[in-house]
Amino acid sequence: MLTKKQSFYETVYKIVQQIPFGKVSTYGRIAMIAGSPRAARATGYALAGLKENSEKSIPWQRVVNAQGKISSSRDPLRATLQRKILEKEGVLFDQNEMIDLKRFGWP
DNA sequence: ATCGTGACGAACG
DNA sequence: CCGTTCGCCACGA
Repeated sequence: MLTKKQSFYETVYKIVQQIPFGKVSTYGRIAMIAGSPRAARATGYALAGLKENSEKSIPWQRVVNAQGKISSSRDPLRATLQRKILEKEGVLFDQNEMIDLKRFGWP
């Protein structure tokens, strides 16, 4: 069948689900895998509307910006939660609240 | 089709 | 080195 071309969002969700435990990825990286290297913003937008129910199936918390830092823009609470979960997964933050992508980055 | 928006990224000064 | 500006793309109205 033809190819029901799934939305860019669906592709993003699929990719995020593939991030293994204890690892993180970046918006730009996901966008590139999704087929649009320049759609980093759109990637973030795709994860912005996730409901708590979806959080259980989509590890949105494992997605950070290219600097290895958390970027939850509108909901600082989300950012705090995100960091907490990542730390629980073994992801280390430096004094600048930054993650070493060389070590925890995926792929 | 056009406009505005947004959990980004890279370039500039 | 730091803060700021511009450009990118996808989506909904």
